[in-house]
Amino acid sequence: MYNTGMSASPLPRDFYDRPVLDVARGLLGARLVRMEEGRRLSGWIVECEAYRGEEDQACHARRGRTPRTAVMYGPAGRAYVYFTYGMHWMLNCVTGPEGFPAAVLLRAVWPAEGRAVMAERRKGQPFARWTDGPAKLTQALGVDGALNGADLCSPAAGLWIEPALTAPEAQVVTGPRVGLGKTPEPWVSLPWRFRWTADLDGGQP
DNA sequence: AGCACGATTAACT
DNA sequence: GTTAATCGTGCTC
Repeated sequence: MYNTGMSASPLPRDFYDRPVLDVARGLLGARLVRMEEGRRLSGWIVECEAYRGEEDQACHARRGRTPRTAVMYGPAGRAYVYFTYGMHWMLNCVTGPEGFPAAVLLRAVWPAEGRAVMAERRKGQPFARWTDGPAKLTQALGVDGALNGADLCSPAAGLWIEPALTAPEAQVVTGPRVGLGKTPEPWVSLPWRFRWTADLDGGQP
């Protein structure tokens, strides 16, 4: 449907311009690519979470449109990158339709290209810890606030997602989103976290 | 102007 | 299991 073959072009706008839960599921196995200064860094997406609408009390847009959340109200296929805990950057993909705030938080990837750079940026950490958290993957791939609002459907900004692998349904697990603190029910328990449980490596690169 | 808190991480007991 | 790090955001005064 979205070309899982050898193509190396960014996923099209139509991929993102769908309900956020569908996009989140569809991103498992896709390849997150960061191009910087001619070098290519990438990883296969293995975990992500959906945030949907102003009624979702876990979504940043619960307070409505603000300077920070404006990107979530924009067109599908753009990056929503935000800063938190005074030190961490988080990367999301905005989904459709335009005017409705929704996004997918990328929580974990499995390192593919550019491992030497990731190892340097994640110095002191073992391979399995390079990109297994939302702030870890942005650090390893060099994603920060300069990319907020970037168009993921074009290679121009140096950040996009390509079709790559397809996560078999039997290996996809859903569950509650992580780290929601005092978010009330039912939002805190909704199974809007998607994880590909494949043992891609058996623990080794 | 002041404040509490956060879609986290790493280090520690 | 606990906790410090560290600062932008958005709310309340």
